[in-house]
Amino acid sequence: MTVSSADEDTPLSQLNTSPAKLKDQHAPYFSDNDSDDDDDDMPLANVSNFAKKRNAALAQISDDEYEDSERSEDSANGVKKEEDDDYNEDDEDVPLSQRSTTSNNSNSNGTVKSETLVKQAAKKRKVKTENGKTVAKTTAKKTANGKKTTAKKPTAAAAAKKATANGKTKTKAASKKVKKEEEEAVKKEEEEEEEEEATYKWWEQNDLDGEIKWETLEHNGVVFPPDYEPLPKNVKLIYDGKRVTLPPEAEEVAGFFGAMVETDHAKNPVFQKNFFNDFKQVLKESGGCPDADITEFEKCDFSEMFAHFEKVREAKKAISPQEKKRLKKEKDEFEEKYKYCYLNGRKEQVGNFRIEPPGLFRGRGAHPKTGKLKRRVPPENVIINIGKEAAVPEPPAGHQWAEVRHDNNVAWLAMWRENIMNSVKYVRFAQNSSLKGISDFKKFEKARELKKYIGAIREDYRKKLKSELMIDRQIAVATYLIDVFALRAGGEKSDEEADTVGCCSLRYEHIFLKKPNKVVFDFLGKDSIRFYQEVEVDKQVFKNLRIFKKPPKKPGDDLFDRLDPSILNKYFQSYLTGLTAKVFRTYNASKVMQEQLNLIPNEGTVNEKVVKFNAANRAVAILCNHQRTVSKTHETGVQKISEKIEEMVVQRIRLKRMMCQLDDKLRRKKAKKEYFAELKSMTKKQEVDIVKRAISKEHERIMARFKRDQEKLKYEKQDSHLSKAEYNEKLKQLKEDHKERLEKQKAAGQVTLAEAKKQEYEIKSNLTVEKLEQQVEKLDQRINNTMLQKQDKEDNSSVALGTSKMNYIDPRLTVMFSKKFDVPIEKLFTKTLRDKFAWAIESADADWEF
DNA sequence: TGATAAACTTAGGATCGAACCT
DNA sequence: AGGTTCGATCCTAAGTTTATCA
Repeated sequence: MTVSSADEDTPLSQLNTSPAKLKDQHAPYFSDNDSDDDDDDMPLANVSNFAKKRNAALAQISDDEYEDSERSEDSANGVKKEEDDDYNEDDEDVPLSQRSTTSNNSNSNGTVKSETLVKQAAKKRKVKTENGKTVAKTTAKKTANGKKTTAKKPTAAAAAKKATANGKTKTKAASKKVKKEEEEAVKKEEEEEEEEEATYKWWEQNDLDGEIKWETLEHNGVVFPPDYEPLPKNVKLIYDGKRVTLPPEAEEVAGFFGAMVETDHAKNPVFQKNFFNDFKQVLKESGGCPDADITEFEKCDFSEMFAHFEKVREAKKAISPQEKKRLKKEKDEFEEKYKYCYLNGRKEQVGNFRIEPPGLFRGRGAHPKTGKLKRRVPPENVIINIGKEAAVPEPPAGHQWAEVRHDNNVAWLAMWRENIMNSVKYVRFAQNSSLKGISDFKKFEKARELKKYIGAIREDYRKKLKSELMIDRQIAVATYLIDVFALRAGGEKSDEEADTVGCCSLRYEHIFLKKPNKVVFDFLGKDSIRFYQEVEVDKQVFKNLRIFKKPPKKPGDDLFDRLDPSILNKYFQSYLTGLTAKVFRTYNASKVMQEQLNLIPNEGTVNEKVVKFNAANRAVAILCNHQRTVSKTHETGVQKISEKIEEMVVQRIRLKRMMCQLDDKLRRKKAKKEYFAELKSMTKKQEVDIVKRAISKEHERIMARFKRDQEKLKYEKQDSHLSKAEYNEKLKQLKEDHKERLEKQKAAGQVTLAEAKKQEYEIKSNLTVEKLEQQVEKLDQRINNTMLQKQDKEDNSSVALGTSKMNYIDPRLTVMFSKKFDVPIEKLFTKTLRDKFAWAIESADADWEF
């Protein structure tokens, strides 16, 4: 994180403190010792020199300028004027008069690229200045890292084969164990047979570049959702108290809503309005309702429909396991041909081969179009992309494809346009496909390349923070935010979408400034996930943010009024081709992961190591603001664990008391002071309450089981079930027992502390202090584990680890961890992820570094 | 060359199904 | 064995970036 330049106004430490702060509050695995391992041997001397020079020239005005801006904060100056005042005073290279009228006066260091930037910015708001900046052309050095290690690795299938062979030669003398291993190997091999056939180790190829995506492509098209089946006659929409019949087209739409009346969506007025408008439209298109003129949403009663769908759901659940299995098999067989395709002759998986079924659009957050009808997609709207030589899949009988295309520059098999946002949906290759793998690999290699430039980028933006050009300051601050807080680029959105923002689209109201350098971010990001952070930022960043918020800017206005992602990305490309805002997220995520993993000691059980790995993963997820809504069951789940811990603690206390009872000198031993301290940690009442609660829980379990067993016996018409009288008698008895036990505890709770101390336990004759000690030790272990479990649950309640594991953390880091720490990769990657990241699993070893 | 469309990645929630716990 | 819990997978929305076109 450290930037190597020394700048008196804004010391290095500033840049360091904020991320460190952020880290501290969230994750235990960040080190304070933020050692600098950034690569600073930048090939960008020109940039730096120029920036340095200009900065030196401007150094003394920049503070004044800040003061000016503070003083004139509530002045009635127009924005343009104000900014001219701020930035255009002292420029030895380009006179003010010229700057405000021409954009084409480059100095000796200027390049075309920077002019383009300025021009682009001018589009967003008139800004007429000149920006000189030299771009050092940097060749993307391709890292051949992966290849180095791959060759020596046998494939999984080959390994299995080898194991089999070994097994065979040894069988003679062999133990059952070997035989079993052999069987497993064979089985494994069989399982992987298909895979073997499909496995193409693209990562062992040299040439991954090239704009063409495939040479030949064969596939079987797409699967359409089943046609609509009208509801049974006894299920109707009730309108204004009357059961009405709808044309099937309209009934289907009503049914979509009817199925979700109990959800939050259905209670959302926007959703209701959008649904109802589209419903009325479909009703009109399909001939209207003969029984009533349906005009008011409030008069619609979907309860019959809802009940019907509930029933269907129950029925589905109730299907016998065998039947379920059969249906599943049937489905799989039907889908088999769609699931796979042939890319350059090799079998590869298709991802989403199903055309999305019609339904009500479930937009996230406050989406203006939520609830609108997402219409059924006819084959006539579907474009097929397939190899020239391949057989074109047949459209459903009586239908046509919209078009059949042979475009090998793209990586989709079919596409259609949806009617909500009028955007395009694609059928693509699966995550484990070579094309996806290649682009993943390239993504992470690009992020690793950024390592080499990040030092210079940071150095530059720290200087640019004081630039006399508004656009440069905005670029600098935006880059800072993207780099340090992992913000997304933040493209412009239409008002037909939810109002969410990223860096470039941040508005006045999304940040609050607190002197001297605190910033509170509060806005909705992608998927309307709230980004809330109170952080300290670089002083100059703070000053600039103040300037960006200066009147006449007001709520609703863009903070970065000169910026959009394309301007920013063009700037990034001047360092490294292909460098865009999102690369910073990948880079910082993987960097953090690497650092976190480096802090983990190689000790403890596999499970303990997995827990630590997850903690590192969590640090990354927090950096990326990956959240999930806390589940409804979370609170009770935590409560349950807490109770379990309490109960174990009480048990431990009692064991220790027994020890004292066996040997009453024990308690007074100095060395044991701490050991017995917890005997006083609870009041008698607390202890008794916990025990009573445990008793009650146990009682509930017993009762439930008894009742269930009886029900079952009765249902199976077994004679053994109790008669009504017997049943009640037994029930009564159970209740009595429970009551009695509670009473006993109550009595115990009423004794004074002094009395309690004297209270004696019944101790079995063979029980010794040593045995008790062992029990306590075991209990300690269990309590510890449970507490860890609880902590983990709490920490993860609102953090989603999956997204970063899937998209941001270089999988080779995970593989490195797996190998270095002897943690089976299965503990870290699910089956899906192992397939997706097969390239990483085979190419990284224990000392791989991001 | 700038606006827009297309193409591709990233994202959280719903649903499914296996493991776990009585 | 049955219910519950939890992780994995499915689904598709929502971003970013690149390509295209007037």
